[in-house]
Amino acid sequence: MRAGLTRDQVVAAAQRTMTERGVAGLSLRAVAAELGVAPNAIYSHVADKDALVDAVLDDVLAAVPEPTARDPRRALKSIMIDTYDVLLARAGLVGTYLARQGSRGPEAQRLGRAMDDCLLRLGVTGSRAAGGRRALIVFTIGYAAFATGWTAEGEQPLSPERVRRDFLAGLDWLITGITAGSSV
Amino acid sequence: MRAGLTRDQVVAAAQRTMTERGVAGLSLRAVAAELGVAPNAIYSHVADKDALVDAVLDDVLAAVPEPTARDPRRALKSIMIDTYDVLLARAGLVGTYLARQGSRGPEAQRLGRAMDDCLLRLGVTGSRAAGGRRALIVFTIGYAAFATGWTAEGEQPLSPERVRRDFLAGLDWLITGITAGSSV
DNA sequence: ACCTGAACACCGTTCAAGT
DNA sequence: ACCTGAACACCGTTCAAGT
Repeated sequence: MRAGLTRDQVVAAAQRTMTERGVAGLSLRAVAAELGVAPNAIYSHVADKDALVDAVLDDVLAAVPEPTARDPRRALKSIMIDTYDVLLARAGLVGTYLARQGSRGPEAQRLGRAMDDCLLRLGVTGSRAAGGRRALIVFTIGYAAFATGWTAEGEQPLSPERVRRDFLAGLDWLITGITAGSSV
Repeated sequence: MRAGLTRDQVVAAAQRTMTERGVAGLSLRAVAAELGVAPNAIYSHVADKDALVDAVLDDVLAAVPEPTARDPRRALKSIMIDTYDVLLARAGLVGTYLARQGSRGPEAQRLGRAMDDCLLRLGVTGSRAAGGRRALIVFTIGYAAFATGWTAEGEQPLSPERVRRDFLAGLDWLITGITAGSSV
């Protein structure tokens, strides 16, 4: 019997259950059940559970648009801000991005290239560009995690707008630091 | 039969297996086996697996010393740098800190109070202090994650010394930004 | 209060077999 | 190439029972 399953369908179903129930709630058997298929049918489209989770995470990043601003500093900021917003829309997944230290799939590489292009036009190259990109990604994903409900004991929860403003401020500090002393 | 088990012993055994085999490798049954005890004996000292993981993470932070510098800016930096180093020494755990967005146990609260004290002496109070503390923690844990082997595709791995220098630079950018415009 | 034995309801993954 | 049925070796957790 052939169910006509696609890898995309598997990833999409996994993303749905992951967004709803978190990573802990994701099981291959649950995904298979949602697709009306035997548990091990998943293995025809994906190597193992880890690969499926990676595919889901990278797929989410496809929603981050290419920057349109001509000014490289604004373009760089828009990449980070759009990533922040996309991650917030999938709050249940943010922790997993952090645990897996981001994604290294094709979508993540696409965004990495866009960031490098902005940094290059800002006069930042070589190891400084690599370090700067790292800092920006860490900061963006980390802040998205904060925004999804991380409040310390006895501390009143901040509004999403407030956290977003703090994120924007920190982003400016970082970009300023990264580009300080560069030629352009 | 009484095995004379202590909660501390359970947490210590869990920390050992977690450090060696990562979070995925941690199972209550493995911890119990290492202690020579029945699997469900763990439940006499810990509510469930999540509570055990939280206890392990918080326990690691006990190794971060109280800052000794009198200058609050230097004291703040030393807290973050010591945290970074402690996390690096337990590389297998860093991802879990990120996924759980840090720790909220007594040790984490101790460090949070020390950070607030430094920020207060730097003239940073209220929501700016809360936002600044958040940014510093996110950045520190995130960078520790980077240092434990996060290198992008086709990018040559950086030396630990190099990553640490980048971390220190980013830390300075953040602290400068947080304290900019404050009264002291 | 602390621990065991036994069981329940799950997992991810493999393997042979079918089409 | 894609999918199923059945099985293997695990899980976390609960419950009654023992001391």
